[in-house]
Amino acid sequence: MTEQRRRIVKVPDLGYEYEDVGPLAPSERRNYGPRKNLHATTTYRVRQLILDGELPPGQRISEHALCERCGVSRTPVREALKALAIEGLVKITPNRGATVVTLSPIELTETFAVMGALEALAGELACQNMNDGEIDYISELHDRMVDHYKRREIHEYFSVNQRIHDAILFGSRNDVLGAQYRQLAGRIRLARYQANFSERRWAQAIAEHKRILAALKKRDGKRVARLLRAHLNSKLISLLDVSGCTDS
Amino acid sequence: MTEQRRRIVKVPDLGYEYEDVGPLAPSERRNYGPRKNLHATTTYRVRQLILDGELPPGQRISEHALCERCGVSRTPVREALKALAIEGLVKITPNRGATVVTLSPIELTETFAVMGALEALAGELACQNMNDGEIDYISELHDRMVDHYKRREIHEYFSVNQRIHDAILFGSRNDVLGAQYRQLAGRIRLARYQANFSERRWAQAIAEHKRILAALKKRDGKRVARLLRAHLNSKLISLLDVSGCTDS
DNA sequence: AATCATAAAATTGTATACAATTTTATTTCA
DNA sequence: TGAAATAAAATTGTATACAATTTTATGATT
Repeated sequence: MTEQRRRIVKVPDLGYEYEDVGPLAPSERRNYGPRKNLHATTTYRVRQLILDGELPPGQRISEHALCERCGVSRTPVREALKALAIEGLVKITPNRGATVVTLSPIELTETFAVMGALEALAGELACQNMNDGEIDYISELHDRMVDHYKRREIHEYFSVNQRIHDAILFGSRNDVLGAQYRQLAGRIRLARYQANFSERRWAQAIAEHKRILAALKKRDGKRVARLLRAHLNSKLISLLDVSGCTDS
Repeated sequence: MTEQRRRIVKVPDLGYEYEDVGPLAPSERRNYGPRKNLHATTTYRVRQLILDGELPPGQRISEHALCERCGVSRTPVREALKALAIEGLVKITPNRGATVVTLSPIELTETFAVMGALEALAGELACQNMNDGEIDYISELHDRMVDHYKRREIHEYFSVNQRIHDAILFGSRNDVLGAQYRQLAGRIRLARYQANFSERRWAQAIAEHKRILAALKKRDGKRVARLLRAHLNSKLISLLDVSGCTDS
């Protein structure tokens, strides 16, 4: 590698000089085109890859591999990784790249404590701000969730469960709260793949949800707050035990 | 602009061809050197610029101007802006650049509600987890803060006040909580520059702090939580009134 | 063969070229 | 003159070149 190196040279008022090559063959064309906000798209896609478990916790993320997978250059990929690092889904070590975050039991416990406070606030505010239609809607969702529980349809159960929590969050009429909550919720979803599943825990979650709904109908904000906090706490306990978890 | 364009051409197994220019003059040297994590440094510096009010809320941030100011290229600047956007200090509009966030009264109110929940949790946990030395230390800080109040040394007052809140946060022994809190605290500091200052509010803040300290000494977690929440609330009220604010 | 030193490859960090947009300046026509 | 059309400039978005590191592979020495 001792041969003469070659460089671009800057020419005043003319920009830069290159070898003249005429029109490019299609295979040499760069990947330009109408703007589609690649970095946002990429951030979204990588987030999904992580939350769906395709990139499991602890996994190293090679920029190059992600570029291939998403069909974009390194620039948007790097911006996406940086964004996800702030969100707490990815950990970046200088000069050594990015890995999917693994939450230690301590971090998991800490996160749940914060989540508890946020969800309690959401419940309290929701009791004040939701209209009757919203409560009816949540009640409906609850019934459907119980049906899925009875039929042991776990995937559908999870889905409806999340919609209930989303509805409470929406009912709180506080977007900042929603954003903070969802951020932490993403991190917790990471842990789900480490945990198992238990019939007993599932039944417990259903019982807790029943109490929460009842308090919600009475618009007893303080009680909803307390129950939600307890609900999260029992979820944490089941996550920390190897025995397993159900509720989201 | 109809003249023939010139390009780089790719040569198999050889990389790229450039005009051969020999060694570069010093003025043409690129700004390379030992690694110092420019993007992290830049993020930090821009954050400070915003929090110190040098880039006021609503101000448009030109990438080019920031590059000049920080002496780096656009890459780290863009990464910094993206990171600050996630943090909520900056708002990025596609193809139209970044501006410093301005919090509307609604957003401010929402943020304070979340802050209240977080700080209440911090107080509660701190009562459980702090050792006696830490409480003594906070007590000391409190006395110093009161001194600054009596001498009307507002800058020093602010500084000590923040250290008290930091000590409580540390006492909670929950890093996730600390991170979330500080993130929101940054956004609130933005609003400070819109608000004024009132003697009455200052006195009120001191009185509230006195009660908080007393409850802290008794390790009455629930009461500390309630007082901190109320403290934040009265701060919000003073922020929303044009009349002004003091406490941080 | 095991260990250390060295070289090559892979990977990350930064700068800058070119593309696409938006903003500003200029010209044209009523 | 003023509004619309057009061109130029400025700004943002993406890709890629080169620099600096880290990781892996290779070779020398014992």
